[in-house]
Amino acid sequence: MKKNNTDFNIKNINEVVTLYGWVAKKRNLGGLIFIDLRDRSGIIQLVVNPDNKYYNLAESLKSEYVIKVIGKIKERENKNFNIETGEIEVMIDYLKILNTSIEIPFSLTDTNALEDTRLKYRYLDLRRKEIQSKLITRHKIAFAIREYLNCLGFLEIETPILCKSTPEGARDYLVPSRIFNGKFYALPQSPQIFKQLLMIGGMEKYFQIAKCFRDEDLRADRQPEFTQVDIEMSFVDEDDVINVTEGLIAYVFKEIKNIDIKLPLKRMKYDDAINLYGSDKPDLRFDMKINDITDIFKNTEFTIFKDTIDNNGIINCLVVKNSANIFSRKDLDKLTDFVKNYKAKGLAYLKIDTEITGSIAKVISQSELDNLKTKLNLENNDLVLIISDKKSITKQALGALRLKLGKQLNLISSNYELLWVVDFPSFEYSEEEKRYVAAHHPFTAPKDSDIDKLLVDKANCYSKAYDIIINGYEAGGGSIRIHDQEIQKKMFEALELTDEQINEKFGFFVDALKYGTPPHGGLALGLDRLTMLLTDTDNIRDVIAFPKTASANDLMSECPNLVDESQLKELGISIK
RNA sequence: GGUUCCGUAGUGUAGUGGUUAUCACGUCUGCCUGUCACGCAGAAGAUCGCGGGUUCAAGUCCCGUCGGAACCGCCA
Repeated sequence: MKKNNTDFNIKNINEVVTLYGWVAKKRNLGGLIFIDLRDRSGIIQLVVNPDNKYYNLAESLKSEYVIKVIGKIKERENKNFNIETGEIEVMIDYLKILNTSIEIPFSLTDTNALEDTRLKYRYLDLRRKEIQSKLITRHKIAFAIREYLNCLGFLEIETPILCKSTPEGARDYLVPSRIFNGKFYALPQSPQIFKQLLMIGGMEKYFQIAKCFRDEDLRADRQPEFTQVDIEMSFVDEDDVINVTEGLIAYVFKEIKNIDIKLPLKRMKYDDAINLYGSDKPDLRFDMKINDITDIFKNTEFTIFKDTIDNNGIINCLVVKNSANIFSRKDLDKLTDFVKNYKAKGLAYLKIDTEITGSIAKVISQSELDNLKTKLNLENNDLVLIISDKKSITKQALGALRLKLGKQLNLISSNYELLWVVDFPSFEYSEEEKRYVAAHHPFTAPKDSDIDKLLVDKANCYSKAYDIIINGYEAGGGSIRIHDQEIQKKMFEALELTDEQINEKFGFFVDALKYGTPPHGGLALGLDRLTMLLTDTDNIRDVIAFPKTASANDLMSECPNLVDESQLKELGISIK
C-alpha cells in the first residue's frame, strides 16, 4: 500500500522510500531539477542531479504527470517551512512515468478559476486542496456520526430509493416504470414514512445517512439531491430527541473542530423567533432584534402608519447603533429596494441626533418621537429603520434586512451559535389553496394541550416539532409523530383530506398505525449544511463531490440529457 | 414563474462606437546546478458564448437565445 508524502519527515533521513503521485510543479534550473510531487496528503520535493540516469526522463516531466519514484530521503540544504515536508527532499534513484497528462484547463494552486469552469472539470477541481479538505471533513463528520449513534444502540438501515410519489410537500423526481407503462416511482424527498414504519417494525432506534431528492429550484445552500442524517427512535418525547441530537452535534464539533459546545442548547419558541428575528432560523451571532413599535403609533396622525394599524398590520423597526452617519440617502434607497424584494411597500427611517432627520422625521409627533427614544433607548447617531405592513411581510422583510446589515456592518461574531427553535404551529394558512395546510407534515404530533384545537382553532394549534439552528442555517429538524390513529384521523380531517385522498396517499401507512405503533419521533440533519458550517463555506457545491449548478445541470457529464426514442418507447412515454 | 448581475487567448482579466484587442499566469523554444510564486531571453495562442438588428463602422448599443451566479416565489 502506498504511503503518504507527508508520512515522512526529518526523522526518516537516509531511508529509501517509494512514492507515487502527480507532478505539481517542475523547476528545471538547467542541470538540477526539482519536482514537487503531490498526493492527497500534500507535497514532497524530489531532486534529480545531471549525472542521474533518469535526468532526461525527469526533464520530460510535465504538470499532472503521474509518476512512481524510489529514492533516499535527505535533509534539505535550504529548508522551506511553508510546507509540511519542507525539511526533507528525496534524491531520485528510480523514476517511472505511470501516465502522462495533457495541459490542464486551470491552475490547481490559484483559486481564481470561475466555478463553471471548475465544475466542467470537477475531477481536476477535486485535486485542489481546498476541495479535498472539505470532502475529508465531510467524511470525518459522517464517521463521527456513525460512531456516536452506534454507541447509543442505533441501527443503520437503508430504505428504498424507488418510492411511491407523495404529492404533499416538495415536487417529486419521477422515474417511469417500464413494467407498468404509465406508472411512476418517485425518488424520496426524505425517508419519512419508512423510518416511521421501521419504528412500527420494532427497530426502536434507527439512523441512516440518506440521499434525498427534491425537484425544486436551487439556492446557494440547496441542491436537488442532498444528504440527510435521518434519525428516528421509539418511546421518546421531545426532550429525548433533543438530548440525543445535541449530544451528537456536540460530539461532531469536538471531533472535527475541537470546539466544546455548551449543553443544553438554548431553546426559543417559534413565535419569539419570528417576532424578534423575523425568521424561524435566527442567526444569533449578532444581536439587533426587531422591535415592535405599533403601540407608540396607535393614535398617530401619520396616514401610512394609521392605515397599517387600521388594517391589522404592525409597525416594527431595527435600530442600527451608532451608524446614522454612514448611511447616505442613496444607501437608504438601496435598503428600501432590498426590502421591496420581500413585498414590503417601503422603508421609513430616522436618524437620531440633536435634530432628528429622516424620511418620517417631519410627519410624526414629538410625543411619538419621545416614546420611541425611551422604548428603544435611542442615542445620538442611531439609525432607526421602520417597516409598517402586514405582520408576515414586516417580520420577514426586517429579518432579511437584519441579516444584510449584519454582514454589511461586520457585526457577525466568529463563534458558532446553536439553538433549538421549538413549538412550531401545526398549520399555516395557504393563500393559494384557501385552507390550512400542514406546516411540517401531517404526521407531526400536536402539543397534548392543543389536541382539542385541531378542528376548531387551527391558527393556535402548536406541534411537537423542533429545528436545530446553527449560525442562521436550519441544520436539521424533526418532530414527535402521531402514533394514535384517532389523533391521526383528526389531523387528516383538519387538513380537509377526504377518505379517498387519505387512502390514496397514505393508505398503507394509516393501516400500519393500527398495529401497535409505539410512541416515536426523530429528526433529520442536513449533512451538506453541517459540512458547510464546519468548513466555513456558504456554497453547498463546495462540500459535494459532484454537484449540480443552480439550474440543476451537471456541467461535467452534461446531465440531464435526451434519451433514445427506443428507451421512451419501452417506457410508453412520448415527449410533447 | 419573476428580479438582478455576469460571459473577451488554456485560466483570470483590461478595453470612451473607429486599437495590430490589454495585462498577468500557464504553454512552447533557448539559456541557467539549490529552487520552492525559480530566474533570464524569445515565440505561439482570441470566430470577444451563439443568432439577429441599429450604424459608414459593434467586443462595446438594442433584441433574442444559450450558459453561469445570487435572490424572490417554491423547498410538507
